[in-house]
Amino acid sequence: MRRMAERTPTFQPLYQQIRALLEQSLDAGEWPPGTAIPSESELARRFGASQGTVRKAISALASQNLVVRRQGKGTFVATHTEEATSLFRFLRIRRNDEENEYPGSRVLDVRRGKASVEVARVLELKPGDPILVVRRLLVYGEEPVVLDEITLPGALFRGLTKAKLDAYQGSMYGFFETQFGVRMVKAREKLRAVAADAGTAKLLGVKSGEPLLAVDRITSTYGGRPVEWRRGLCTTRRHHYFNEIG
Amino acid sequence: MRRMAERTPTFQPLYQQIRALLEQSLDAGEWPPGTAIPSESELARRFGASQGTVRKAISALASQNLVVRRQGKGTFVATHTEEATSLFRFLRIRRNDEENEYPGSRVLDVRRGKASVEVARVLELKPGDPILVVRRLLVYGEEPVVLDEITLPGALFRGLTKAKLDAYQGSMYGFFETQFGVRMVKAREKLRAVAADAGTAKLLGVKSGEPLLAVDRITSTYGGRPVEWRRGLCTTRRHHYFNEIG
DNA sequence: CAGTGGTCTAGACCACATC
DNA sequence: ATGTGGTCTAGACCACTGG
Repeated sequence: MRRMAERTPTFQPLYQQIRALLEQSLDAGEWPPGTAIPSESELARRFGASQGTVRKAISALASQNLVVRRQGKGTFVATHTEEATSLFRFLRIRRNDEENEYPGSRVLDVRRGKASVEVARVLELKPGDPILVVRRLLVYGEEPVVLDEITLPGALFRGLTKAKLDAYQGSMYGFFETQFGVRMVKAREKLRAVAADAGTAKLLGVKSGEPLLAVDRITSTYGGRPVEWRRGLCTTRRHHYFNEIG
Repeated sequence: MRRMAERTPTFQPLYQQIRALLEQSLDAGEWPPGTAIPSESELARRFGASQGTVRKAISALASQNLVVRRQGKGTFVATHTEEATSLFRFLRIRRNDEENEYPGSRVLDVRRGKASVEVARVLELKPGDPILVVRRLLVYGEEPVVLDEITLPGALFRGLTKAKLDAYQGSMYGFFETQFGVRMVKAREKLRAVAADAGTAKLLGVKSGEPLLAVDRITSTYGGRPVEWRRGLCTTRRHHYFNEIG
């Protein structure tokens, strides 16, 4: 690891290069989610840089929520299976009375299919590539609140079945991470208000035509590669979508 | 500026103390939005700390979007009157065709009133304190898309009139910042889907009962003090609310 | 106690903007 | 040429964790 040639138009500081290399290692699964990465001093030796430079690279990863630093213990690969805090990062629907309640997930069905032109564009596949479509309800207390339709590239989630989803305890992203080694890292969402169709209304226990929050999400893994397309329909009688602009 | 007594239970690192002092200076208007704050080396002298420590304090302010660093030029107090990038930070409604189009603002009316118990709670006032309520339309192209009802503490916005709002060129937060010295720094939003009532439907050019996106926002200035309560009703036929989860 | 990340310092040099 | 922020280093010491 040496500094880039001087005066190159594509100059990248050393700590950014190290950050990118570390992200590649995370992507390759060199250190699984939840485990510790090597200490700063060891990485400094490995990359031939000072500890301060490695620290800056790791800090960048931490601010991307790819790793979590814990003083006295080490730096750990972020995971969806712990971190109550990080769970609410991707779960934006809350009860109006502010309660920090985790919903349950009730899988309706898992279908296999082929990517339409639109799905292929979103998930960066070829039309006709195999896909999976999961439909599930998010249930707060006893109340169904969100109907999700989740489209996944078949190649990454080979062997996913409703039975396995039902058996897993924890969030769906925790399931993807532990069972398929696919870690969700970033998401872009578009929200709209729509009227409930008859089928959705019945599943959510609302009247047909009632306003629902439609949440379109494209979720990416390391390197910004899209690996999930999700459409959620949410009744907002006793719940809402929360966002913070910092 | 000296290090805190050792082993205090409320230990705060030096750079955090400096960060807090700088934020107080920003709050006090010592350096107005858009202007440069003193250089790192000068602040280091002023606080009796090393340049590296001051740099860390300023970096923290930059990641809060309170200041903007520009290599070779200096560090500038963030402002809503420039920064095309930062404008979209608080403006989440976009056209479906992704265009980066700024909407126009058409003020309907400005009313004076007294804080209800609910308004007082949200804006941390006493019930009965003077408030202002601005209603305005956001217009994309020729199309009205959002109806905003904006509640403000009267004490901070003395002298605000519809005429002055109409006269100002630029965003409303730019107006608040330049005319009243109130800079919006953070916002918490709750989104729901609701049915359009007759009056709203007419203003937005939709049918009564049509689903609308309801955006509730509480906006804060430095130190987290709430200074705006806003309720937006948005038609999402050709627009959507955008969010990124990083 | 040893090992981890966290803070703070001092200094050298680079990249960028302006004059 | 000068001044700004940005990078990188080396070293000392602090705070926290766990054996």
